[in-house]
Amino acid sequence: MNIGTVAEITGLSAKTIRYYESVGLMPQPARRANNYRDYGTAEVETLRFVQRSRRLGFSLEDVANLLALWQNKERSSADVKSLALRHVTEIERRIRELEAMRSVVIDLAERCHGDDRPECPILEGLAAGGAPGTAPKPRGAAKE
Amino acid sequence: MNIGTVAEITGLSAKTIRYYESVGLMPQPARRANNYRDYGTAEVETLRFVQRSRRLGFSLEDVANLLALWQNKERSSADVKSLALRHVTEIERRIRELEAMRSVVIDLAERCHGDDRPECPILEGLAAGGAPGTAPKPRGAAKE
DNA sequence: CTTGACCCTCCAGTGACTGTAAGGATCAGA
DNA sequence: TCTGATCCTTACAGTCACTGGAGGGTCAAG
Repeated sequence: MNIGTVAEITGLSAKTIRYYESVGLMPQPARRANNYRDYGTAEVETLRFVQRSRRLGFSLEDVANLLALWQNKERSSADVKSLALRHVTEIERRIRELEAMRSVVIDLAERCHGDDRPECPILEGLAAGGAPGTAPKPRGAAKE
Repeated sequence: MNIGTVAEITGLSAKTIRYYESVGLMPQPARRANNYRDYGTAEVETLRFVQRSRRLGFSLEDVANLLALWQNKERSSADVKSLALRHVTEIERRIRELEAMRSVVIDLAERCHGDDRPECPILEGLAAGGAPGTAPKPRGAAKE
């Protein structure tokens, strides 16, 4: 199978598939006489595994570990589960981070008229992090 | 004021401050006789503005636009508000994306025993999106 | 025989920094 | 005055996970 076919099947671009190969995530596929990559069903399944893992937000490093566990029949499922739960923790951290940003930006935006006048609590909030017109208080003494 | 002092005040690293300058986000500060950058309170305030905007997740491009609006006394607050609301929309998109990932990964993890046996619904889910041992069904006909 | 769709490799760019190297400047203490 | 610590400077490489493009080779159809 040519790379284009594999790309179509897996939903990955040919470029991405070559990239995965270049970083050692995938074993090098066989080559035909014309130097084209020649994929079989095993490679396609591996790539599907990678694609699904990536869609769930696992890093390529995590994916490499998951692949290794997948191919290791001696694995213990505890290792897989702990990797997955660490990922959940990280996802939740990012969600909380984004939610905190969201609430601050919404707060600022709600206080902004959003008309053709220049007064804008959003800019004031970004400038001072406090009440409008408040001069910022540096933590250290300002030198020179 | 030296860059180190400014870094301390703003919470940005000296490196980051130089980086902002190099990408044209900040005007070039004055230089002393020894070629050290020399910052005044205006620059510090600008950097605090940038830092707060970044903490709220605005891209550097957005920050540049916010800075321009901040410095333009003829601005209309509607422009600022629309930028902020676009950002909120983007944050919410990312939150939804992460929540979708989270729920799938948690689902898989919950079905995994997490002991020393190799059976693992997480890996099975990543491999097939279906039942264990099921061959994936390519969308197109598999070409050699 | 030409056209267009593939395929190949290699290099550069993305965003927003961070790390490192190699050097010059400044300052406090011995 | 020397020494060492700490600052500052520039310049380039690395991060992550690709993506784009240049400049070619290959292949099937018309």
